[in-house]
Amino acid sequence: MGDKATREQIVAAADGLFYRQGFAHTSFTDIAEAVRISRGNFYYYFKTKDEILEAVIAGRLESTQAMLARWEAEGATPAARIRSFIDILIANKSKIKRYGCPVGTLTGELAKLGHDARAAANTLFTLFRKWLRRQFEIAGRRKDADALALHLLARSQGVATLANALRDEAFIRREVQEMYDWLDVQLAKGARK
Amino acid sequence: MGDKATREQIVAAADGLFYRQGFAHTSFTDIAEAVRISRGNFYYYFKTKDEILEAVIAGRLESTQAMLARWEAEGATPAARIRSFIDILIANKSKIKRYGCPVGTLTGELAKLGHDARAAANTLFTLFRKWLRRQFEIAGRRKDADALALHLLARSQGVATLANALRDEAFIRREVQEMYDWLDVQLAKGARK
DNA sequence: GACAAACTTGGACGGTCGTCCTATTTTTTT
DNA sequence: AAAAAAATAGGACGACCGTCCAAGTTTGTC
Repeated sequence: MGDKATREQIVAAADGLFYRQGFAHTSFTDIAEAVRISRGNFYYYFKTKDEILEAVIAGRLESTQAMLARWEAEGATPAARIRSFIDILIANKSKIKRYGCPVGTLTGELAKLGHDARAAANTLFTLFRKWLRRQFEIAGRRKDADALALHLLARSQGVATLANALRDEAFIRREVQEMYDWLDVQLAKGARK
Repeated sequence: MGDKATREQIVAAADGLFYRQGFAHTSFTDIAEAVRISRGNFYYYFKTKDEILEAVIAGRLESTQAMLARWEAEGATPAARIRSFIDILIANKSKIKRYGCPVGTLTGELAKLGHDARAAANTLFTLFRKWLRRQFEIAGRRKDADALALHLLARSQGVATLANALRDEAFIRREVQEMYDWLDVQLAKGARK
């Protein structure tokens, strides 16, 4: 099996485990069992646990950029594109209920650990921030596009955090609807100018 | 020194360390050094690490209830009382920037660990939820008081998460202002009815 | 001052962790 | 088929963890 890149399998397994269990709480043994590989074999691909983390973050950056590019291509208007962002909450609602937001929980954990990779993880936020900012700029909210982007990011983070604590799907749907409404209001203001 | 309750000192030190470093990443040795007590002495007060966590959560529940009671007594109107809640983001902005929200980060960590105390930690959220709900009810939003309470909780969680990642105080102030504005609109709707 | 209770100490115990090494197997190249 | 390279296996290592215990010290009581 798996003649395709053991390294990629390791990163994929680590990614999932870091998300579900957290970085610190995931051991080499956990990842080894998930990939069905001997524990010692890791050293061939990654010399330290931090290197795996770096690879996981790099992978997430890549797939996030790909996702943003897809939204960019598929959404006809900035409104539709921003709605794609909001929709992640719905699309991933089961996982969010159980594990929270992958970005928010990782940056939060790394902040508490005082880990060097905190900065790298934060660039994930930056990716969304800049992309959303540009959408708001296109929609005519040039002056406060960045504030609007951060506001939306914060809203989705809050929904994820609370949904994780409460395990409440109805709450997610309600908040998503409110974000839609908020978006309409904001974009109407942009068009009016 | 410290003839006053070694146990309380332990809980206080553990509380701070759990907040700043996370529960799992805080060891008995860490707490022992903070309280300046021998490592083995813990066993006299707490048989397991989980017992310390329970005590920390119980302590937080108590102090949170006291805080809510204070807001209740000091705020003349539901608007003023809810504003007290929003103001925590300003009052604790330095700590939030560095460590996030104590409630949100703890429940998030315990969720990832699959820890039994997750339910206990969640009651902290419930405390705020019910208190806020009652304020909205008094303000005339009886039907959707709970949804409004959760919305505000989510907003503050999102601000805390993003402020922690970005380490941006201006962002906190901007979002707090928007929450004030949002609150005015909601309470105006309540009064109109 | 004797005695019991409350409290404190420092270290031992098994277990798990990240790291690292060497031997073996598999794959590729010639 | 032989030689070289890539990949894998399994275990040893030191460190740290939570837990636990058997002594010691302090405090309170009569």
